[in-house]
Amino acid sequence: MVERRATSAPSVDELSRSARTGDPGDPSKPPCLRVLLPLPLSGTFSYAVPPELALSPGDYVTVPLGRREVIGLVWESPPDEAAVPAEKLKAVHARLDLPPLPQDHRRFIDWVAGYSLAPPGAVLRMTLSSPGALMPPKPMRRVRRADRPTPADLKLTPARRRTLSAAEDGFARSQAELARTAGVGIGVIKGLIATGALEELEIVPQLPVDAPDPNRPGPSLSVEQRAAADDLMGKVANGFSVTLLDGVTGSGKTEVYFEAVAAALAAGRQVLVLLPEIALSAQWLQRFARRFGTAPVEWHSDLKSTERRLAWRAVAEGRAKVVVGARSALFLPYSELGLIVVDEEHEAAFKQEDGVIYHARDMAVVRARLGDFPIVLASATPSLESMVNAQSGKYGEVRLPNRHGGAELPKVQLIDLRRDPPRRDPDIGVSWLSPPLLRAVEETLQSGAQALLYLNRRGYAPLTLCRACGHRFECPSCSAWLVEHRFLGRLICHHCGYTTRTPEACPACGETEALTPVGPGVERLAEEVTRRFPAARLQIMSSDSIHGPAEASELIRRIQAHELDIVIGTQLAAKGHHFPLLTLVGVIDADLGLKGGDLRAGERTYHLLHQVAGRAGRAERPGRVLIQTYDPDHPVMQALVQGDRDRFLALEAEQRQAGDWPPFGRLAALILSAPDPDMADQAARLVARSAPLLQDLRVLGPAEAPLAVLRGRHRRRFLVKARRTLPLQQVLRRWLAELQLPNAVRLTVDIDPYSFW
DNA sequence: AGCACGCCGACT
DNA sequence: GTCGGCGTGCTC
Repeated sequence: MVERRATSAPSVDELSRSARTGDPGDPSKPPCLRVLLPLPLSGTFSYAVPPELALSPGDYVTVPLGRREVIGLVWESPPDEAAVPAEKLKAVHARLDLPPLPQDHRRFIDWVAGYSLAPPGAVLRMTLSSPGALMPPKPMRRVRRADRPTPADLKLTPARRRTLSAAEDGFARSQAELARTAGVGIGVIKGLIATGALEELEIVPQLPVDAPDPNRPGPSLSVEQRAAADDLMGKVANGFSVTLLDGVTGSGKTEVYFEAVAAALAAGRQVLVLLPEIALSAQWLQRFARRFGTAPVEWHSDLKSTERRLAWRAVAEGRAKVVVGARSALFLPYSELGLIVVDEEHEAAFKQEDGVIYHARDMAVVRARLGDFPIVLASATPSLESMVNAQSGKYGEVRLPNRHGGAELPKVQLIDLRRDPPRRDPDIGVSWLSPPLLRAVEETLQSGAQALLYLNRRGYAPLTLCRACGHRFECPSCSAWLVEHRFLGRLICHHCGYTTRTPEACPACGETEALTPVGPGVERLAEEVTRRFPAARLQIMSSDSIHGPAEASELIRRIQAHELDIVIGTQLAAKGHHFPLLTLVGVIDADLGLKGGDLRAGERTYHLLHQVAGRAGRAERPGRVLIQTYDPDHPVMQALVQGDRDRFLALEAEQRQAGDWPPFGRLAALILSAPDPDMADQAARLVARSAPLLQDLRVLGPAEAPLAVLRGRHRRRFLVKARRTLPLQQVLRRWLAELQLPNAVRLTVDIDPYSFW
């Protein structure tokens, strides 16, 4: 998303200065103001204000645009406002009956736009994310027995008698429903309304939100938890602050930050809790309900449109006191936001990768600063960014170093695959489980406990190859292999979703017996486990086997009820759930995430493996974690064995600092894409040639990324590395504004990139 | 992002 | 001869 106009980002001061709109200087001209439209246009549009409308920044209005009508927001005028020719000027239609968007939120939109190099309208679109919610809600029409006595002259036919007795209870129903229960036609109902025996009323649908009760007695906290909670509560209603809540798995982080939530609620403010994957948070919701006596308002991508609309309005009207949501919940129009909690703050899922590209954790910190309220970042394995900020004193820090109830941390051991490779067995075929891991699974099953085998690879095999001619199945529109999903009988591209039936014969040479799977996926691992442990009850846990919160909680229930002995899972299985009988975690391929030159590969692998290790042995039973690796000396593996997170992060930080990588230096990715490779190369040369020559800036590339073709578009990538002191966005805007790229070429800017495709 | 205008292929 | 494909350009 790139602005082609060379505008410099407005500073916060400029924005707050120009709050008044209109054109008071010249009485001959109609007053006009600026409106920000939720479209990817580069700036605001001017509209005339009809005399009967009194409008201020933040008001929702409908305006004509071309031949359609759109909703926009009255915006502060930019200081360099260029006059729009009077003949182009159209008038605002109407003001919508909604609470105005607060000024801190407007500044937030401008700030995010300036930072991410997205048009402000594209950011506004994320706030107006529920189209239907903005227009006046359509009232539902209902009928019920009239309050006054039945008119004496009413002709009581049998149908009318049945209708009135069905309505005797006084409840309001739809006409159709009443007609059905009374067994009459809709005409009878209308007739009774006309006589006055039934009355009509209109009900405006609203999200039923109970206020969470901050004064309910919370769970009893340990001395350590109490101190942490008091610390956080002290920050509420005390202006802006960032606090890293660094608590080991099982230390009761959630209960601790709930106390800060309670304090914000008691102060009459709204609270936002951001979670990386709302779909799997049934346990979180239960804990919330236990503490506050009611459910929070949920916000995530698979809400139905009615649910969205009602939730949006409840947030805007300040009736929703606590919102729990995925990253997009950050842009909801809170009327009185007073606290944000980002749970699992290290999660990469907070990074939005398309449309407006942003990191929800980082933008949440900005939201808190502009709104002048506290934010809490919680994690058992904080990101390097947050650790560095805590150590430098920029963020406050609250630590919970002990597991609640004194449960033991599981013992982590490495299996060196060079010494103990899986053995090929004539009855089993190819194997992925080394002898020590096999023994451990066997012992675990014999003791009546459960095992989790972790492999972060969906499907049966990541590559299918023809032994006869060497043909490899590749996606027709991405440079990626097709992954076999044997259960579905299909080959699937995990990048664009392309899918095709798994063929019987090689499409290149026609050979029928030569197609060979290469490498393991969870399905193939399940096949081996079934052959080796035929009596064990086994289930795969991946996004292919679980299609929503309901299926997820059902699977969790089955594990907890010991209806399963072995779970084979992708990273979906790594997330925090308590499984009292799960005592063994086996990591099949610990080196998988370390390949590819990703800046955060080490950190991410550490987070994931630490998290999945935390599934083992949470109750009285001691847990055991076995990690299969070809590189046991790798710092990530050593950190896991020694349980020395801080030393690992310190080492990572040292390396990043030496290379001026984030968070010490700044990074942006420029991604060019074009329908054919020549055009992509040509555009890349143009971008490279116009790159600014600056002391504190290095441009790396263009590189043909591993995914050189994605969804049929050929991609080239630059990495732009800058010193922290360099105004990176400003430099990028100037650079890219001058480019004359062909229309078919798309240029995307990703500030602080996390994915390195 | 919509929506219209505009210029080249297979249909009644 | 028209319906319709989506490339291009504009919206205060």
